[in-house]
Amino acid sequence: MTDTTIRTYEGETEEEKTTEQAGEKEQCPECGGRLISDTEHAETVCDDCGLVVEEDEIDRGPEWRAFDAAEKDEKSRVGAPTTKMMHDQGLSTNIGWQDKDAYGRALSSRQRQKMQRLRTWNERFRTRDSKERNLKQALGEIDRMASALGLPENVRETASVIYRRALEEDLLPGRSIEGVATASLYAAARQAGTPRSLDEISAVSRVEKMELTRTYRYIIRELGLEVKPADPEHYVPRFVSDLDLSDETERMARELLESARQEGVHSGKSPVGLAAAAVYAAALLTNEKVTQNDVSEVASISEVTIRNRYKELLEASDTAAPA
DNA sequence: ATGGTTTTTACTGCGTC
DNA sequence: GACGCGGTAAAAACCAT
Repeated sequence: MTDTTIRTYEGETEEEKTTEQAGEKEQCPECGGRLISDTEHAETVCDDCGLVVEEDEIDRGPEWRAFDAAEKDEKSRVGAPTTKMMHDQGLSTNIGWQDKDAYGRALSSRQRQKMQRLRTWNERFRTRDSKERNLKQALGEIDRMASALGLPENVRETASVIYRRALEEDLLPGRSIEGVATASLYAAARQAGTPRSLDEISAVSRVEKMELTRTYRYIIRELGLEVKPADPEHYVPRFVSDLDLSDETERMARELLESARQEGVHSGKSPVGLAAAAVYAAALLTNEKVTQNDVSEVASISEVTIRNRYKELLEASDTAAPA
């Protein structure tokens, strides 16, 4: 009995959605009657004349059967998505701060007191040991820095994973939470191909650059993370948009970097400098006005470096593709 | 710790608006 | 005259040994 109630429940929600979305459009081509999706037989049939409109549709219902509520709980695999961005992957209980019940009604004062107590204990339980608390703080920090730098969510996720691993491998003792969190973010950004320079990172972090580089190296080494040397091309789009330059210029800059790579001008030079120079040179070639000073500011690189690099870039592009 | 390389700082001269 | 640009020398920072 319970079997059928559960199944129909699942089915009904499905049906409600489909009829709600498609609404009036879903009419029988024969008689204009209402269409009913029969999940049992994977068909869509007309309510009036019985015409089968669609067959072999995907059954979105569960493939298991449950015979009572407990069993359903056990077999059901749905739930909120887990995320590495929360210290407990988002699996812990959350008690809302508003004193409202599930229907939005205000709670009685007795209930309110009870909920307050529950909140207190839930919070204590959730951040039980030091590692949990540590993680909580670090993830908060990562989140703050990431949004300050305009880094996408996947980078934060990666950073969180790196931090979590560092914590598991007992890499923390002797190092500040801040430092490791910052280093994780730095590594994540580079791995994701949206690198931020050390300067930019340390600008939003409370950690000194020296400590940052030190912990960064340490983390990379201990966790065996593979981080390829930053590709100058990855900086280009950001510089271009910061300077309000055209797509044409961006394409040009990439070409310059490409030919530079072929000529082997790369090695040893700072990728940021190379990127900045490429953008400047490209702007020059496309007759858009940017000063070396402008570029040096958005790239936080000295003008001298830009000058030196962009001469090399132009030479390289001449020999690579004499135009 | 040291030496070699790269980047930065600071300063100068040239041409243009 | 201010500004953008190019060059240079010395200092600082960085990296590998």
